Amino acid sequence: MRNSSADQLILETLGVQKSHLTSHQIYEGVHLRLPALNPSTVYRALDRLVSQGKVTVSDMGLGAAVFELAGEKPHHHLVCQGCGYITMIADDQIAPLMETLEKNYHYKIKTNHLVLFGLCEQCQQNH
Amino acid sequence: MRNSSADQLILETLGVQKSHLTSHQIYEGVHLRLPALNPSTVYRALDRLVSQGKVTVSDMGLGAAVFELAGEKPHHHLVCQGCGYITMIADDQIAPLMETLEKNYHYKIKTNHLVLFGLCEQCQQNH
DNA sequence: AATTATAATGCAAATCTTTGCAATTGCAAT
DNA sequence: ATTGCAATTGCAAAGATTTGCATTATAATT
Ligand SMILES: [Zn+2]
Ligand SMILES: [Zn+2]
Ligand SMILES: [Zn+2]
Ligand SMILES: [Zn+2]
Repeated sequence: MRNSSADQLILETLGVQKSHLTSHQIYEGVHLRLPALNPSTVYRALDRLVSQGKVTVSDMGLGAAVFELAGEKPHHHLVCQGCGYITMIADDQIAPLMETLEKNYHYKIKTNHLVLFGLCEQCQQNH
Repeated sequence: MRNSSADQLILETLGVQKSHLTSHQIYEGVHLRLPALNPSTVYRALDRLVSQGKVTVSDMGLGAAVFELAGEKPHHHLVCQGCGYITMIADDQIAPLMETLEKNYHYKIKTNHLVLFGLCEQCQQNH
């Protein structure tokens, strides 16, 4: 592993936008700043960053995976399948389960960006 | 929604193999039995089945999403990022958390096939 | 500074997936 | 049985992503 300019650009793009971006959105973002950068380089850099734990990747029901900067504190989400609204869940709501599973299965869990799908209060009423 | 032969074929393929299959593996499977079936039809049918809740789709770290028949009882998995081994987690290990979240966030959670990544006991020791 | 080893990148081809549109099919209502 | 509607499908084109291989860039070593 070495200092890669693609990695750096991607991390900056994710840091500025501070949101969940698809690989294609990320490619567009870095392409603005460095038009010569090849798509495959961006895709490979994303893979790298995810496996290094610097970036999270999740399916949030948008048809494509989304990437996000892995902050110091993990966080999680509820995604409403009715209206698409995304709710943030603090890690202390999830951490106890993870610890229980780690103990029961002798596992070290790395997942730090859980996404759960369902229906928000409003969308439950609207059937 | 109507009786679709593509849907039927896919459900049967998933039922026979009883495992996590990528969309491409599913396409290959149904293609054996109905070679004329178009790839786009298979992809669209899979979308349909997932949104109907008959099939689950998850990222299990294989580079492509995997599909599985949604059984009566939900189940979940731990996936080891070291050796790739997949452990099954019974729903009663997960259900309490879901219920807590449902109460706290006034949500009806639909996610029924959770996949958590980490390191198994052996792979933790192998650093 | 020169050498070496390895990681990162570009490029083109292959592969996979999505999309728009027209044709077909299944289903319900006459 | 016929009709009409809407869901499903096929087809071709566009788009997105992966892959193999040659080239370049980085960082450590001599
Ligand atoms: Zn997030
Ligand atoms: Zn909602
Ligand atoms: Zn499963
Ligand atoms: Zn392992």
